Amino acid sequence: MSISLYNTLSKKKEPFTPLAGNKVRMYVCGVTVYDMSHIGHARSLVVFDVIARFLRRKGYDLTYVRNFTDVDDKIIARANQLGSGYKEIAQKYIDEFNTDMETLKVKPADIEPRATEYIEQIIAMIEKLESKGLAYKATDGSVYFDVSGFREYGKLSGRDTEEMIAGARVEIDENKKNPLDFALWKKSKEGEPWWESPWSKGRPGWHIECSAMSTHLLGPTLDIHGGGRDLVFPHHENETAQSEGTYGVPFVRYWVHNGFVTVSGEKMSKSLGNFLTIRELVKEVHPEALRLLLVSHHYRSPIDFSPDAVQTASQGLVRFYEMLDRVSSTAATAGESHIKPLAESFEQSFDEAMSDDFNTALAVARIHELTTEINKALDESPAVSPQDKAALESVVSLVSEVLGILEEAPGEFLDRIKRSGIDETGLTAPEIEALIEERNAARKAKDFRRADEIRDTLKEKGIQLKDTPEGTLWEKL
RNA sequence: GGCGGCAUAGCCAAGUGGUAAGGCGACGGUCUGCAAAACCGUUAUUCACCGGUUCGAAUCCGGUUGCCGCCUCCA
Repeated sequence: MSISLYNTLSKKKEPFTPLAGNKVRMYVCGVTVYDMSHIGHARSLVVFDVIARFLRRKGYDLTYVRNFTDVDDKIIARANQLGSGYKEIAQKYIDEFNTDMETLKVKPADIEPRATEYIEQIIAMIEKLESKGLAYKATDGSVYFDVSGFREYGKLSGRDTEEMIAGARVEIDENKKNPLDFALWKKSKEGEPWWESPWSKGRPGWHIECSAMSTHLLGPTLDIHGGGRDLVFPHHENETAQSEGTYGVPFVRYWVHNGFVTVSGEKMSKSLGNFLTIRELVKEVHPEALRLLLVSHHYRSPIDFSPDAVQTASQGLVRFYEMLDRVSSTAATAGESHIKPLAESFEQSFDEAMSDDFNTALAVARIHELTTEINKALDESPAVSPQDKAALESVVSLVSEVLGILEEAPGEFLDRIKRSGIDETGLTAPEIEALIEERNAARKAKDFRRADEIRDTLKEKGIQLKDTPEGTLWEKL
């Protein structure tokens, strides 16, 4: 099944064909490291992580580059505020970012360049733009991109330069020839980090680092360039202008942008106090539940993050693991394979869903369908053949490889889930086990009043009992 | 003001021309001493509204209303 994907540039779904055979060059805008990463970052990172995983699974030879912006106004402001150096701040938050990515099982990109490591390439690119007449030095020593020299400016975000100038919201800066021009090189102020350049002691503008690093590492034309929707304008528009201005060839074949995350219906912001960091979130929510929540929506749709949504995702994850546990805890016996055909047709439909513009929401629905089908098959006949087990293992490896969920051993996962939060009940596991024993004794003696009393008491404290052929199980609600 | 997006059941959510996936919740049933879990069934004749194109529209076109994003740093 070949892949089709939605291209922001054409506003259409297009068949995916990389520039050079099997090789895919993908660049995604990473984070500016001045604070802890939040749920919005998590979404973008997970979306492109899944895209990268899927491309590899499909056999593409992928080179994935994701940058760190490690020098900019916000980092400098943060450093000044904390009385430390900008380098220390950047390094601290890169470390925190990496910790979060590990927790969320977001795989590292192949190359994770930092802006400050590519000052040389950035300067070289600005010089090329200057020599082509697309950049000019302002009186203060900063360098700006001359938007009037790039005819196609606005093609990605669908904007008309005339109208933008007419719109009063563009800032007026006397250093600029044209209000739309943007900084390629910023002369540094007193106390700010700086590098030597032909123009002034200064630092790179925000947009140029991505153009310089992506084209230096991947070549002048990228197959996929990704990022959050908010980056379309001005960041990606400016990157296009810089890169195409420099190299004269199309910069990006497929522009991919993920939708935003709101929190209980509101935009996340520090002033609203609804700023959810990944670090805080994973204290309450299993990382796989978080991933499941994110991939249960199409990557271009907005997601409203709420306690209810988290709850639903967690339940879904438990449902999958319980089905897997049913199979893995059954000893294989030779005989008819009734799970294998279900697993095989699942793999087909999962691939179809993912190949259609990375439709993870549909792919997740397929997992639900498979779960229902396998549960049903097991209700009809509990026997599991070695072929069934192997087929289901193949499903699990497909799903975990692409979506990054179902990577744990089902038994262990369920154990951990059912023990988590036990402290809130005021009971210990041995106390619960003792009560279960007492209840089972009462049941045996047909003293159902006492048995139900014990069950109700436990339920009040948040412990749910399940009587199964293998004995009584309990879990924290 | 400009540009763009979205509007599908109680809730979440797929679906870009062929007759409404999936999940959660609710209700009824099977199982169970009773529950829980699992399974079965029911829960949108209809996709914000009004027109149009078409044999056929949630899907395409025009208009209306509502919500959101971007236009300044932003995943």
